Amino acid sequence: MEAENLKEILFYSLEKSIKTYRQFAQRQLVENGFNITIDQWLVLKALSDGPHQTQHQIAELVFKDYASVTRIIELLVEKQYLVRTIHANDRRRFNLTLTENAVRLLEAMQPVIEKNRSTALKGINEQHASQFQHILNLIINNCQS
Amino acid sequence: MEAENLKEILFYSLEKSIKTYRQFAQRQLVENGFNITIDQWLVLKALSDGPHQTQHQIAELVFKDYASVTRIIELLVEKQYLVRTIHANDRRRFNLTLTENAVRLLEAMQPVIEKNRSTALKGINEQHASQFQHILNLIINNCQS
DNA sequence: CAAATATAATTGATATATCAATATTATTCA
DNA sequence: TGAATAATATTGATATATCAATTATATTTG
Repeated sequence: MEAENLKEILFYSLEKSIKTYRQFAQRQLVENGFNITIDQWLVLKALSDGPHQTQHQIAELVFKDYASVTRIIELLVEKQYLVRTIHANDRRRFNLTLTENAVRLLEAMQPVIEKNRSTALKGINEQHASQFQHILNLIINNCQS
Repeated sequence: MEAENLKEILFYSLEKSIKTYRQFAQRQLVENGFNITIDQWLVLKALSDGPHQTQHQIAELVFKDYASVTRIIELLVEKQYLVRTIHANDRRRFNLTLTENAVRLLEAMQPVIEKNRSTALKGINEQHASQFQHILNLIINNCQS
């Protein structure tokens, strides 16, 4: 009974924490004048860190559906943060290149992103954080096997 | 540098864990022949636990937008798991009543739901779970203030 | 080489998230 | 009481998640 209740609360809190963090982070972006969603930022950041990835690889990296990545990239092209050109050797693929605009945007956003993380983790030391991390990884592994 | 990286990984894992769990849990429902989403289940469960709630209260309880709850309830009415009638004293509200079908469904689902949680938490003892819970609550509070 | 298979990406349909605007009914208070 | 305000819920628009089907191109293999 007790344990069952604990498990309920655990996933309840897990869901609540990530939602609360996302809402908080998105609100901070808006308040700092950035007109971009967290998910769009994730894709830009992934491309900034590893420029020559396929959309498939990006999707894996950010845990998104391929369809979602396609649509997010469409929006980023519209917003002139990305340029798509056909890949020279493989005509199924695209080269995705960040525009100057995007590079500047990422730089400008970085301090806000870091502040968001610090705020969210206030009062949590490194030892607790790595304990926490460990349990997250256990859950991930348990759900993948 | 080290700490910054840890923070990155932490939210990354947090996002990955809840997504992985949700996908796992939803897949188990499908495999067991239940034609209902996790979110629809959440709303049914909330109503089962507390029958006389407004849609507003349900939304708060399950961390959903009011608009989302409206639409989820529409679907549950279509699927004949809920009946909506106008509230006697307050014509802005609705009474939401679970059908027999829904009661049976919830009962039939319960073992699967509990198994999902146990599987996901395999190898995590109560002490670690409550440590984990504590950190989740810290994050939630940090993002709400 | 040609057919079969695999890979990369898109598209359509449905569900949910979020924000803003709106409609309806209740409550408050001047 | 009547006007202002609050509460309850819906609707529309846009973004994302998920699944299934499709298109186009590459690669493998008989």
